[in-house]
Amino acid sequence: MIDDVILGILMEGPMSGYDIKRTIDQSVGFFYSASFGSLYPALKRLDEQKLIEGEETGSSKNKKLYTLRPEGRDRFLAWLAEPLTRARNEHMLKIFFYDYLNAELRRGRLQSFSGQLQGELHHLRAVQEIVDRETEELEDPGAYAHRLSVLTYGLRSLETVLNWVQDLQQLPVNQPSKGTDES
Amino acid sequence: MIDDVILGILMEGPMSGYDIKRTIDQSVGFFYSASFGSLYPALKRLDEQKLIEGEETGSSKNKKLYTLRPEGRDRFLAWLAEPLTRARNEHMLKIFFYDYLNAELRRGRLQSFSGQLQGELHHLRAVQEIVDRETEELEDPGAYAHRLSVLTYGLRSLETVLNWVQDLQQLPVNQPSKGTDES
DNA sequence: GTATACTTATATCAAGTTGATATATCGAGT
DNA sequence: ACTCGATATATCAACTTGATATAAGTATAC
Repeated sequence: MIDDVILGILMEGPMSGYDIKRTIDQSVGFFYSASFGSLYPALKRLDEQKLIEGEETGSSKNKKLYTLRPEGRDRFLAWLAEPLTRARNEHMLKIFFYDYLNAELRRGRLQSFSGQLQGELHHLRAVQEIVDRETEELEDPGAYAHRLSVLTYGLRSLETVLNWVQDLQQLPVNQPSKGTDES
Repeated sequence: MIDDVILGILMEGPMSGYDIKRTIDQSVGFFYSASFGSLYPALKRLDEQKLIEGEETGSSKNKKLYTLRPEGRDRFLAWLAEPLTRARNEHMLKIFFYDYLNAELRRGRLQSFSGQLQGELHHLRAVQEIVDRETEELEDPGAYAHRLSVLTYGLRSLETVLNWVQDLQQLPVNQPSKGTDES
């Protein structure tokens, strides 16, 4: 997960580990965070796997500049092209980088994602109805108000994501400028 | 985290580890999940800390029934009474159990949580405005459409949470039936 | 009636993540 | 010269995940 985020950030150009951390905090920070404890081991991993290249700057003590290698770029674009899931906000992360994905694939992914969300929505609405019916039979329905409200919130959140994704589907097509077609 | 969820589930009555897992999946499963790899070690921990009591059922092989001890109940209610944060959906988890919290404390927590959310909302709207202004100056704003949309989604999500919490604040007061005041 | 397959039930492990803490440099101001 | 805050990397214990292993109980079919 963090590996792909790092590669995605490095698409913009070479950066130090500290810069990457700051970039993450300032851009996707409100829904995804990377700690140093995960960032530095990840940079080491990616370097060993030849997906990025780290070189000493000579200037400040240990400062290294990390550059994306072509293999890393491929790996990132492959990750980006995978289907969207809501697990751990991965959909937000991928869509944040979606301007790098070719328009056709993007259209397909958004299409099936919104279908998936509609499915979940129907399911949750069905659950809601059952729960509502069961609740009516209780002597004191108010005693479970908060417990039940969480389901309502889940529904509203789902509706919010779905609306957002549907808006994205209406976006005019715009081929990525930096030539990022996987093919 | 999982410790407090387990304690909260056990408020309903004694259960096996497997039952707890199933209960979690079926109730808060759509936003919080517990794996066996975290559940069983947690049960062991809680047992050692004398917060729950596990006893062999004698029936099936290793099956144990876990019962909440008074110390565990105290620990759970103390956790519940802590301020709400959105870190890792903790607000949903706590509010799911909020019928156990005394009405006065609950009111205070919801009050400050909604204030906190409004603050975040103002901040994010300010960021949005700055970003919008910077975007206008670009030659091809469409090339960043997805990247920018994530911010919009963040805003809508925040609005959704805030609306939900404000609805909760309108709920008629209902003292918990099972006598759960911390005092 | 017994083989087949699913559910219940607990346990373990490698790999990864978090949050805290440690250490040191650099630049800006006083 | 001194101090403060930002830059920069590293490490660690505790915890979580996802996968895998094991085995007993239960239902279904043939």
